[in-house]
Amino acid sequence: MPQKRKYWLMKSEPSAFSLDDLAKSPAQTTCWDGVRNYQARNFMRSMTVGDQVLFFHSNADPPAVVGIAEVVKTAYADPTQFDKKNKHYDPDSDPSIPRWETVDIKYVRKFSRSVPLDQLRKEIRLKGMVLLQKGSRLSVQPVSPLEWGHILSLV
DNA sequence: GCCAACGTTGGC
DNA sequence: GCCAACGTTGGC
Repeated sequence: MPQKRKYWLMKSEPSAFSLDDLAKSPAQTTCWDGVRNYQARNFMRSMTVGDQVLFFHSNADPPAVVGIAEVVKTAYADPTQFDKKNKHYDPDSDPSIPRWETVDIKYVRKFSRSVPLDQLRKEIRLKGMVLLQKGSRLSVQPVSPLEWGHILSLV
């Protein structure tokens, strides 16, 4: 039984990995590794192939939703947790029960006009967005179908 | 660069 | 189980 497509938002600092970087990646696909937050991991675990992702540039000027990606591979063990040289190495993660997971996402498109954070804040329909809640730092978060539709109407 | 908000760690 | 200390995130 095909599952219904779901919507998400993922944050990335463009100085580290931008949407353009994704577009230039082999097969325009990348492994979304390095996530070390349980809530974010759990959201990735619930993703299915075909889920749509808003690509958000954080720590950017301005912070903004810049385009769309999609999930092309469901959650699997994040290899960086076992790599001693990796910044995200986790010595406490047991390879037989990996603690951290990742998904693969693929570039879909870049908006001709990105939607800056302050514009999102002005939209009454988006008041409930996880992204806009005070102190919200989740780097992987759900987006409701209504929020998704409304954001796409802004680009 | 500042700093508020958050998540995690570890002593007790 | 509490909570202070610490490290990180990310807007500004």
